[in-house]
Order: sequence, then structure tokens, then C-alpha cells
Amino acid sequence: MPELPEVETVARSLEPQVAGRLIVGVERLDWARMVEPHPAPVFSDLITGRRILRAHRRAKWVLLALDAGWTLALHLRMSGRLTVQAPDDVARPHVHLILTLDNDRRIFFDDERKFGRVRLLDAAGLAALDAAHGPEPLDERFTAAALARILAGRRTKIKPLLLDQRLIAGLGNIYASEALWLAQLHPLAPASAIDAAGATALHAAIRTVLHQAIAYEGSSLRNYRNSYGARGQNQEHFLAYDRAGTPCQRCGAAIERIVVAQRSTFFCPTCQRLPD
DNA sequence: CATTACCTGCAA
DNA sequence: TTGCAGGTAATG
Repeated sequence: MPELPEVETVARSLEPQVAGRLIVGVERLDWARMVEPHPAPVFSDLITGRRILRAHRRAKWVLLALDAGWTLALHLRMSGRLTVQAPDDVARPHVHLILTLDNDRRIFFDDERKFGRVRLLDAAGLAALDAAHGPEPLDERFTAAALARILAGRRTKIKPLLLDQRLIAGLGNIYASEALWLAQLHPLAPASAIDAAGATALHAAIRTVLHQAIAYEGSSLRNYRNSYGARGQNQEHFLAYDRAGTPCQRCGAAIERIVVAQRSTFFCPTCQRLPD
């Protein structure tokens, strides 16, 4: 699933529904390794009675700030969904965690592939999570110069570099391909070969692609939904991702699919050039 | 660096 | 039946 725009949409849509609410119960914890700490009763005891102060995002983590200094950090990985449900809504088979709130609504964590993770963090744990990730690409501190410094001296190919959460937070397989298409950079370009103009173009492209995807409330290919259960619309606006064989919207050449670092990668072989 | 593992479902 | 999927961690 979810990359930065999807996680941002989930967090934003959760905020008005959960801020200020008390967690009064934990149900359906049938996949204990999903939560940390476990086993399930330990996790449940720590969570029950906590108040949710706000919902926000760091990298691809949804963060629920709780009282007493705790943070519930939820990662949707490939197929996770976080939705707020009415009291009479029944949990489908892939719901592995339910947080009951004091207004009788319930937060469902639904995850078909069971890759998702939920971690209860204290202040030190939250600081460690933050430190493990690179800058937020939509933060004003993420400048073209900051991106150029990240690229400098790294011989790795640019596409896998963009997926490395330690270097830049929040990009995933869709938006890496989209940003490189927009910046007219070849996914196999060595990072260190991208000049200042290329870094500036890539910086702008990353932000444009992410802002647009947030405006469309994310991309729904299979599983992704916002916290009201609604699909995103950004998949209607892809220019490279999942478009193999279709004409490039800039030059008309056929978009190609290649595999880079074991991930599908889509690009235009004509107008995304390798640096000399 | 590449490979495998973690899981399930769907389309070719 | 095989391959593939918005991700990441753990291995050679």
C-alpha cells in the first residue's frame, strides 16, 4: 500500500474522528506478532484507558499521540487499512486489531497480508523511530540543496536510493517512478552523477508528485482506503507507474517496465536520459 | 549488492 | 500454476 500520500490521508482523516477520544477496549488481537509489545494481553493492558491526543504522520507511520507520553505507531506496509467504524459494523476476516473508543466507534486495523505492525512507543522509542528516517520531503527544510547533499557521493542508482527511508522519508515504489518521470531522470542513473540542475528538478518533482497525490487522497490500487473507507483517486493520474506499453505523455514513446533492485520500475526510455 | 522471508489474493 | 503486488528486515 501506502506511501507518504496515503499515510498522510489516513492520518488527516483520522484526526477529527479520534482526537480527544479514550481507548476503552482492545479486541480481535488474533495476530500477536503484529503488535509490540506482545503477547496480546500485555499490549491490551497498556493501551486500555489511554486517551488519543492527535493523529499525525512520520515517514510511512501513522502516529497516534496518547496521554502519559505514549505514542501508538502503526505501519500499514502493503495491505493495511485503518478505518473508523460505526458501532454495528462487523469486522471482516482480515481485521486483526480493534480499538474501541468512548463514543462507541471502533478503529479497525485490517491487513490482508499481515505485514502491518503496531508499536507502542515511549518518548525514547519515538525518538528512535524519528532518527531512523530521513527528512520529510514536504518539510520546508527539505531543500534542493539538502537533496543534492544526499545524492552527492552515493554511487547507488537513484531509484533504489529514493526508496531508502533512512535517506528520504515516505517515498515508495509508485512515487519514486512518478518523480523520476517528472524530473526526466533515468531510474538507473547513479545518484552521484546527478548534477545540481538534476537535483533541483528532482526536488521539485518529488514535491509536486506528493502534493498532487495528497490532493487526490492517495492512490488505491487494491487495498488502500482512507479512514472513512473511501478510495483515493490518484491512480487515475499516473504518468509512469503501471503504464508499461502506453505512450509517454511528454514524448509519445512507449513507457517501459524494468526491474531495479527487485522492484518494478516504470520510465520513458526516450525522455528520461542517463547522465553522460 | 542480491536473495529470501514475511503473508494472502488475484490475474495471466 | 506461476508471478506479481503501495514494504521492510534479515540474511549471504
